[in-house]
Amino acid sequence: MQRTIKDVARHTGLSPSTVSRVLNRSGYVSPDTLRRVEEAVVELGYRPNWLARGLKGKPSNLIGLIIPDISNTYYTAVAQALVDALRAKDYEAVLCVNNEDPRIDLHYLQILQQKRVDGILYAHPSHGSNSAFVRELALGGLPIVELNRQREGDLLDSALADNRQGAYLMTQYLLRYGHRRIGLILGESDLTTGGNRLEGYRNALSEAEVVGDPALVRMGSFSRAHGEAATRALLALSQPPTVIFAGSNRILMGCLAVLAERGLVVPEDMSVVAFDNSEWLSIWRPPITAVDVAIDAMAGLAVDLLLHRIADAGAERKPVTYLLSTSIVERGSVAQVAAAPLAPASG
Amino acid sequence: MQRTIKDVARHTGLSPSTVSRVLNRSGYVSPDTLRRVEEAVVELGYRPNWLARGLKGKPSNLIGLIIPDISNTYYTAVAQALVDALRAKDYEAVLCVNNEDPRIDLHYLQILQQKRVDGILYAHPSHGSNSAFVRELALGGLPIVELNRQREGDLLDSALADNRQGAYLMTQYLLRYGHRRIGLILGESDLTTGGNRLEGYRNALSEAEVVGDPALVRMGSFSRAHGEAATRALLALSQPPTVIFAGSNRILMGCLAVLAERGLVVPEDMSVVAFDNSEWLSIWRPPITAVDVAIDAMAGLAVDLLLHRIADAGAERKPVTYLLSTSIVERGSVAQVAAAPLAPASG
DNA sequence: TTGAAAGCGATACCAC
DNA sequence: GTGGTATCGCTTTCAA
Repeated sequence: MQRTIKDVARHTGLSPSTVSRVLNRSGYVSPDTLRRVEEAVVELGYRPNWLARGLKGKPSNLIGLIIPDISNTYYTAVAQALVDALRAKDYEAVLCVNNEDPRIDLHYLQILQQKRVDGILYAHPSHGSNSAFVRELALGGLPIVELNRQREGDLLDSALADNRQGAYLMTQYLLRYGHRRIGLILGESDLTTGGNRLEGYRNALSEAEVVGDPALVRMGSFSRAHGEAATRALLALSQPPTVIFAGSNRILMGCLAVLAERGLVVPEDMSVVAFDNSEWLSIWRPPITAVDVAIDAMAGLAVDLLLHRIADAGAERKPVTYLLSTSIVERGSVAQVAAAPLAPASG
Repeated sequence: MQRTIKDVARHTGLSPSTVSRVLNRSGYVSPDTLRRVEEAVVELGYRPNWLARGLKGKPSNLIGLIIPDISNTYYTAVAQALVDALRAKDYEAVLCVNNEDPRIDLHYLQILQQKRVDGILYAHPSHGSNSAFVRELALGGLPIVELNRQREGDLLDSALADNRQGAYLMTQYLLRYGHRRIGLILGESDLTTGGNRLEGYRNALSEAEVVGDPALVRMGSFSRAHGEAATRALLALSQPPTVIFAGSNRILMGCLAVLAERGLVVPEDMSVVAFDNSEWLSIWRPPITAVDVAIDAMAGLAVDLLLHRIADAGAERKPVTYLLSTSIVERGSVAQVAAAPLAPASG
């Protein structure tokens, strides 16, 4: 069995209370006692039982991390950054992958509550909603920070990419390259990652006084399958777009697969850009221009927000939303097309 | 605050013991009592405190998952499969990413011990070794299953890909296509994923009575950087290989990047194959032929092994090693080269 | 500066 | 069938 605080107490001839005081650096302890306890700890290989500690209302230093999909390189990068940020603060993550399924999501929310995690980093599933339970948890005092997708902005802190800005910037960029018919493939419009990107796209178009063609916008899901279907649909238009803006790396995969299948060459036959940056985009031929989200910054902020909430548990604070600015990583997948430039071309 | 078993007891006019009995379905309880308790549980929104339960020696239903790198699509797929397999058995994973750093690895091992996880799924870092501590934990009764990489086969159960067979099959396949100079890029040779793949390669060559050229084998690390460096080295040989066998998806990225940079076309100028299958390999142009590891099966077995160990805690059992057979996913990245076939070509 | 004792939430043994 | 009661490992008053 594991050593307990009693073993250490016996070994040093002290009481459990004193040992505890040393371990927690709380209260007065004589230098000699301190030394003796520390020696005994090493000698016995004692390691405190976190469960018992947690029972006394101490934090578990466990954070629930709920993400929709871990085979998606975007969430993978998010998870990596979060785990690193958490470790730096001596927290660990309980990994919960809801597979975009609200029932699995609910299951995990309940489990995390039972496991007494100190807080939850939450990217909700794309459809269905456990809003009621999430709010109940939050109101019950469990800090929850929304990640990447926002639904309870009135109640919870959030750390999100500025999707509107990202799509806006990219659309402007494409306009500068002469593109006027910009195909946009996105996922669910009721997700902030769907709705806000659509807004950004529309804003850029209308600012440039380009009339948007509804047929060029294909909402669906952030999946490879939708990327394929939507690309086929765009190609089948009597007036196809000159560029396809893929709304996620999954969608991009579907898009590229269909273009390859049709023997279309990027960017000569069709320009392609994407939301979300991934390692393989840079070695693709041609390398794919993409909207880059500052994932590390997002993770850092999300963790900070959460730990602050945990620290001043009781305090009433207005929910905060951090919007992380995005940038365009320019590569070689956009061709200049013949059209009167709206503004001096930037490159 | 959270509801406790006492709240439920008070609410029903029963004792905590009885409520506990209902909750655990242990001992005799009258139908009426059962109903009353269940109603109260729902009404009060009571949810058992796992910490307190764990303190009484009950399992935490938490499994530590230590993997070296979560931005690698291979480990991502492994993690996904494991989390799904665990959830099916009502376990959750504490995600620990050691970034191939033995010190972070040790930190996590200690944390997991403190957090009283029921077991650990362990892919050790590529260098350095916490062997002593791992063995101490295992001997102390904490079930640990080695995953993907094996180092303590004499003591721990393991679930691994049959790396020897995978490399062997792929090398045979390349030989059938007439290749005689097969460049092999691998990571650390003291990893099972390095050493065993090398063996498989060599076995296939010697069986075919092809004399291996040591200059064609580049051991290093399973990183993109090594993939790049090794590819450059191979291309610089006075007699370069006709095919490059990339020992992981990371290495493959480096390899493809260098080939692109040199303007070499796959497979006309250079054939390319890889160990580890990834989604993007299938949409690459040309799609890349690869050794596929049955990751879902591996995850399932690893979880089974671990849960069995947990179930019959005390029982002495010989350590078991599961070797998962691999297969070749044939795509379009290998060209036939002029050489006397060793056997009838298969495709 | 240290120790005794209560208690966190749940379980399990033993009476009743 | 059900209710006390001790207990798990640790923290935390409160006395000494």
